Amino acid sequence: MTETPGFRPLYQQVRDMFVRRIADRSWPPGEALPSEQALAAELGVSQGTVRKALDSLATENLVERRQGKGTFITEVTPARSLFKFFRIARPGGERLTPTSEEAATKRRRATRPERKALKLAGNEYVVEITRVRHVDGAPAIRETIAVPAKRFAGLDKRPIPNTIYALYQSDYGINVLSANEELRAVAAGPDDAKALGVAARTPLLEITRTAFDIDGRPIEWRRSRCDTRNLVYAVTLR
Amino acid sequence: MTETPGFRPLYQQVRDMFVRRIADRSWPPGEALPSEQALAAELGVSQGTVRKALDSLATENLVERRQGKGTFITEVTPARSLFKFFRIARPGGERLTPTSEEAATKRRRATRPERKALKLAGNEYVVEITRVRHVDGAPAIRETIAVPAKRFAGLDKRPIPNTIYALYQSDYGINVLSANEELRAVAAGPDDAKALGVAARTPLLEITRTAFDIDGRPIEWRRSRCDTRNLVYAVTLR
DNA sequence: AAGTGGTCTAGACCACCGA
DNA sequence: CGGTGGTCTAGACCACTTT
Repeated sequence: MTETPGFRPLYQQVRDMFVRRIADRSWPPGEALPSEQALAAELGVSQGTVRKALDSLATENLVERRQGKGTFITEVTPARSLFKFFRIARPGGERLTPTSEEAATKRRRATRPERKALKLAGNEYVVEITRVRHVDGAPAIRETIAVPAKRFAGLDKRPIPNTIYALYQSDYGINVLSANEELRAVAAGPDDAKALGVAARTPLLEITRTAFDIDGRPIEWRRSRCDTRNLVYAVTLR
Repeated sequence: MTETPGFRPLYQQVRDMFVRRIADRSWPPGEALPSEQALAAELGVSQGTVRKALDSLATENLVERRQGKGTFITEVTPARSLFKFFRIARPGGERLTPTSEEAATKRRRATRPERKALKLAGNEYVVEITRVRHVDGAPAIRETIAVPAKRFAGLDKRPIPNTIYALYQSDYGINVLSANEELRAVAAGPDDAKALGVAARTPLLEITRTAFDIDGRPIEWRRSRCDTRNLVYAVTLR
């Protein structure tokens, strides 16, 4: 076997196998994995190879390692899911906890940008969630969320919690792992002005997000408009 | 020796030593490091320990590893320094290469936000660079850059290239490794409107950046205002 | 004390690069 | 071909957690 083309390191093959088990929930969130030794024995590789695979999963936040205890499938707790993707902060960097109120849900056909972002066919349905989020008791963010109706059956007839990604995981078995956001400055329209309590034409920060699951499939499209007179969107570049 | 308090893994001590050598330029940018075997022999540790240290430097982009060739101190090339921190893109994600024109430099006392961000005393000087950056031939970004004058002697009497971080490295020995950015939406003032060719009060995306060197010291404060009618600021969240 | 992940070592072999 | 980093193994010991 001198063939080089299809070469793939052992630890990556092991890694792929673990990802599959997590994705199909044979290892459900919060569960402790077998020990490295046990996994190594099961797969017939060395402990070091299992470790390399688990380390790479840990850097992606798919698992958590706790010395002396074991390795655990990452669970989406409300606090974590909030801070992982919520980039709004006070100028200077202080973290914020928004509240969510007035959420309204609806089932309707996808719009064009939603079809494109969510890779939906022409006449498919989405569940739309609209809400205003408050910071320090004042309205600050107005957002519209759209998810494919076929993967979120009944979501339109259910109360919406503040941290919606925990709901995706607990009730629909969907893990939001990554997201792309595009930011631009726009002028507040009449509806924005009323919802956020600002003058019409006030500059707002518009954030358009597409969120992806463990398999890289688009799960959610979201557009938020933020009053950034007292808030900022904070980014760390490395 | 049952003491646990001052425990620090060997590979991290090795890593720290390498960082020091890079920071004080005993290993200048672009240079190939000794091989892992040679470093291991020099330090009296195993090759695996050296490897772990180098791997961690590689994930921070302090060094680059090239299989079959060696490990090299990362050099700030114009293209790289541009794309590492330049987050403006076309809607949909396509990368952009801006040009920079009309750069003007000035030496003056630091303003209050600059003193705070750059940790300067009350009456210290900065070099200010103002310029308008173009995309597709049209003005798109107006920015003001301030750096501590004492670390950038003569910068105010020198032409400013498009990719300024390559200049920081080559002429001042300063590596910009990370940066914080805060974004908000603002209304274009008269100067913005004129420089960018937009109507007054047009919503602009304002980006305030503080950049840091290898030792975590603030190196640069920068404020950019972008016309986002045809552009976006793109972020990937993991 | 027992079990987990974390560190460290030593050595073998593989893939990649350039002469 | 020789030298580099990349992978894989096997085993020892350390630090952390729970029993």
